[in-house]
Amino acid sequence: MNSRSSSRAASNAAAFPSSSAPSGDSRKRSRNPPTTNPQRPLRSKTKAPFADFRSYMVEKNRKLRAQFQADATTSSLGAGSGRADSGDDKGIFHGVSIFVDGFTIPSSQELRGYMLKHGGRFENYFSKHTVTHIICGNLPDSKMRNLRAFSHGLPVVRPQWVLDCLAANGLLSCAPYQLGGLVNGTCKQQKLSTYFHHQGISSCNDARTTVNQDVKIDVDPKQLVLPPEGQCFRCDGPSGQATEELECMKVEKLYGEINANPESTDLEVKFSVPPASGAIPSPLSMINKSYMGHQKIHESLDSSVNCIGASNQVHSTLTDPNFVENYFKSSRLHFIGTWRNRYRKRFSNLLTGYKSSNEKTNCCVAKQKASIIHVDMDCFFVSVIIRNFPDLVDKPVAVCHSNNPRGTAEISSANYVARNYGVKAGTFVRDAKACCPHLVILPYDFEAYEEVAEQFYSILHKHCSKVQALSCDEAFLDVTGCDDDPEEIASMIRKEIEDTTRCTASAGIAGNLLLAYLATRSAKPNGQRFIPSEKVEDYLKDLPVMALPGIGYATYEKLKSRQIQTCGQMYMIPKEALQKDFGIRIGDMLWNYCRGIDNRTVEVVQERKSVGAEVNWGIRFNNLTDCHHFLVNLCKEVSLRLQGCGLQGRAITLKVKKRKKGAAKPLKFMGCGDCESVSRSITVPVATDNVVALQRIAKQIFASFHVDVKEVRGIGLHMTKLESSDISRKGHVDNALESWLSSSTVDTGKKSEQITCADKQCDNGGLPLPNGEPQSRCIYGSNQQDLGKSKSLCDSDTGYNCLPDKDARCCRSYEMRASALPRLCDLDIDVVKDLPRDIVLEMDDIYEGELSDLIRKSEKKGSRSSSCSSSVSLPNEDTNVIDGYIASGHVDSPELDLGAKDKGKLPVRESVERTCLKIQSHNSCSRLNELHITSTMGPQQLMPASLSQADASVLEQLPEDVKADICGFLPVHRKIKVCKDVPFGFDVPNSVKHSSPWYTKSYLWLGSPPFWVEKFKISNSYFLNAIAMLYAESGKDILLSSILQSITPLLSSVSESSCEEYDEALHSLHEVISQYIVLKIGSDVEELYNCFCFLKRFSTVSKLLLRVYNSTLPLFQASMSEIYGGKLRLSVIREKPGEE
DNA sequence: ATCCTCCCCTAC
DNA sequence: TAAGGTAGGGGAGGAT
Ligand SMILES: Nc1ccn([C@H]2C[C@H](O)[C@@H](COP(=O)(O)OP(=O)(O)OP(=O)(O)O)O2)c(=O)n1
Ligand SMILES: [Mg+2]
Ligand SMILES: [Mg+2]
Repeated sequence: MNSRSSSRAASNAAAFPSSSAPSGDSRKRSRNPPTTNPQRPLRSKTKAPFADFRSYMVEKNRKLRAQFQADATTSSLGAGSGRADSGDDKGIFHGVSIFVDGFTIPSSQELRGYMLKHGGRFENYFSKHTVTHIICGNLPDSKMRNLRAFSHGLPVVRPQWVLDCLAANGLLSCAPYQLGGLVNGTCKQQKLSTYFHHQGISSCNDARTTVNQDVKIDVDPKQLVLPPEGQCFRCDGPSGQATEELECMKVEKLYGEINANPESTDLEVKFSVPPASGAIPSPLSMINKSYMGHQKIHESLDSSVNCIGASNQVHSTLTDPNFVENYFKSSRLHFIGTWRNRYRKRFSNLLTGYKSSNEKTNCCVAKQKASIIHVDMDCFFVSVIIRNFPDLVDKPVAVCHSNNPRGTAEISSANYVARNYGVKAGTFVRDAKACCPHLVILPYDFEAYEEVAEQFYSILHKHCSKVQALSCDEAFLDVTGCDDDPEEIASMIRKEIEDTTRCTASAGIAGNLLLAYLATRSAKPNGQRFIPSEKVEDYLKDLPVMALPGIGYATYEKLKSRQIQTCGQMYMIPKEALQKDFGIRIGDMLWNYCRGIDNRTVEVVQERKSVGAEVNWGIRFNNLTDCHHFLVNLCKEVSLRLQGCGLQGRAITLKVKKRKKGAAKPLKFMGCGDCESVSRSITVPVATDNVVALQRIAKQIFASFHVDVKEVRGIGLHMTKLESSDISRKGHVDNALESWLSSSTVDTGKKSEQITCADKQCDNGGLPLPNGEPQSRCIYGSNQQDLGKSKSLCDSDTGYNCLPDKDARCCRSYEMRASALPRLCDLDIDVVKDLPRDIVLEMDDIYEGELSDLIRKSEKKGSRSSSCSSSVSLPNEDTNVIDGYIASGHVDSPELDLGAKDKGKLPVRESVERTCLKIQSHNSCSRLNELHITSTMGPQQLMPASLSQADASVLEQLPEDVKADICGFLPVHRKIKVCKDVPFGFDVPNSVKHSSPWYTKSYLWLGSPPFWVEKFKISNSYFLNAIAMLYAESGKDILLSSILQSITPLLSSVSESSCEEYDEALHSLHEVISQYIVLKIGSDVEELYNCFCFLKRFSTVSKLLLRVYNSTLPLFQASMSEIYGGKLRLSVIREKPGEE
């Protein structure tokens, strides 16, 4: 709506200069008429302050719970199989689920840790359904009252309770620790008057000198479509002349606290009434308290013990180490952007059974004309809040974070009175105040929006089974074939919505989605409208093109430049012309829409194609460390979201907004301003939700942008190429498969720990804290406390990084599990039949018995379903490369252990290996195709092109022999470049990093031909000589796997070699392959896998190759684990006695 | 032709 | 002060 609002202006007579429209600060138009009117801030709040945004995030809770459990798993792994608690198997806090409100000592992270260790749960967001105890250090009086009201009787307990329970090693009664007496009657809380005073002053001072001269009322072509028919606008409540006393009482009642401070009396409540008239505190004060006040209040209360010293300003990455989370808590766009996901979960039961319905609907359509209803709540965010202010219904009201008449906070929603003044979503509050000096600003209440949306959809689903959710306040219903009259259905629905929610909705009824949508627009507010097909042409004739969905500011401008402003005008343009100017699809859409044609159908379920998180506000960095810290948090966010919906992705896209050269200060406070944005994606061969993998890749991409971190204004991370996080392997069936597989190997706890260590480094951005820099420069981990905190974060992070929670995956809905398996037709039935019976049964369960049907059929017919054939030449025994991958994220899988103690079981393992491979063949094929593409992008982007980018000073510190090696191989013309001090951005797995920089581990692969070729040529080993020759003959850039594939004829030379030559060959091949792993692990796992398959194949004829295989496999697997969170089904080969 | 990546545009 | 997100559609242009 932002960009659109500018064009709305343009569409009106009062258009602002078009030059300012796509102004640098593109997200926002640049018009900013200042204005005034002393606006007495109202003080208000409708709900418990502590609950604010948190409780609505049911989904997030669930995700976090999953993480928590993963943490718990990790920690119990770390502590052996047992737990810290004595006696009680389930832990001290079994059954306890805490929510930590605000600042506490110990910190919420520590409390989380205690819960984790001792069987309890930790909720990141409050929900009366999941939380058993609210842990709270201290609270101001008013908050306490609200807290009581909304804590649903849950005990609000001081953190000491947790500590004492731990000390007592048992669950103590929380009664003595309950908060209540503690804060009652104290006057410690911040006086609201302070806030009001500020507001009052700024409004009063801000005189009217500059007012109005260019304040224009925009008429929104998307809003005022046509004169509405049959709409009825109702004005509830007393007729606008409410007395101040009344208002005061109301507010007092609502908030249970009224500030008697005389200062507050200068606050204006009644907009149209002069300042003296009223004393209603601003609702904004509640924003201050409930959304951002927490920290301040706690800090002032706990200043004596507060060692963190966090800044009061928690509104940028400069000051808030937890910015991602805090920002999202208050972001309206985040709320509406993530709403759909919560809806999916909340109504998943009702969304099942509806497949993407094209054919189905088409049959219906063929039979009879479709009947579509579009329902949309009227000025949703305002309506919900205004329920508590009945006297404001006929006043101009908007929802906004700020009431500052000079501020750049955005209006989220404005009621229809305010809209008449030109106030609308996206307007800066200062512009809104300029347009409408009496505008009343109300605060957000996300929890209430969530609640009303739920009621809204419950009603819709009650009346109609085909509901497509468009947003939290808007849906399409397909009532085709319903007996009742669509208009009556709409009417009933609207009535029930109003009765239930005390908010009004409008509805449009028509023959397709487009017309229903448009009808709603002209019915608003609180009306409904039916557009019969014979009226369509009339309706569209003069409709501004901007009113059509899909036509926003840019398209509008483009059309305008072609003299097309109404649908009637567009009607005259041939389809071909539109397609030429706007592209095939968009041209087609334009042509159809201006005729009222819309072939879309109501889709109850929509498959998700991407998952991402983005922040473009408050982003300011002073150093790379802070930037990395932010990136890490963003990765955590995305990882959690992926896990929360059971998805993993293979393509990771990083988007960075960078201040444009010469760009002015952003129009919007802490905004991104005029930016150029870059994005780059990397596709990995294995879908992942692993936070470590994400972090590594995100950092790599970020480095490849070579941006000055001080110029960064926005960062986004998105996952695409999504796959279900494959329950067949990781959850349900996987449990059986996995345990069957693991029976042949031993536990890998040790390895997990190793990875844990690596992660800790990673969480610090993989960098040591800058020693030379003043500590204050780096806001994260800059003092003891923070270090401690970040360590505990690390611990818990690794938990969920490495051990995705199986329970969370198992509890996903049935259809998700089903879709996680390959399609039935892609199964190789012969292979399935070879599986252990319990596994087949489990699979059959998921396929609802169809699998056993298929098996029976195949036994009758002897037929096989086809499986994909690989396009790659691969070793025979592994028909499909990717199939070798096991689920990412499974550190606890057996593959990592290279001890291979159960040697006797190897053949069994191999058969299983192959069996599993074929089961996965469907997925694998599609992946294979892409692998070839992605492997071409390979490491070039990630690696320095040559040693020229290596840091000479680091080079200097290399062991002498390594240095000699490198320099010996360097062509003369490159030797100079080595000294160039250019940083690089490739991050090598910690497990392979050890002490030396990465390039000492892959220098053999630098150059063309790679240095190892030269080395092999001059080697004493004939075998190595031959390999070098082979490489030379094969041409440039041949893959190592191709060389290995053709290596057998050369093997004869090995048997004739001396001991020294043999050792040299072994050592050299080990080095070359090790470095190849380092080089390729981030870009071409398939190639590495191929190499190992060939080594494995030829290990039967060459002990040398067997040893090379065994000696390099650990590095490969460890690197796989670290980067992709999983290992390959490759294991060490037992060396049989015998001579080479 | 058909895929890909990197954008831009749109909606709430 | 203030919380400019999220996801889908699609076009341009390059690679195959
Ligand atoms: N730029 C925007 C657009 C919308 N919203 C939020 C506030 C709205 O209340 C809600 C629903 O969006 P609508 O487009 O349905 O707008 P309203 O419901 O507010 O008004 P209308 O009566 O036109 O539907 O989404 C927002 O915060 N910012
Ligand atoms: Mg609405
Ligand atoms: Mg809406």
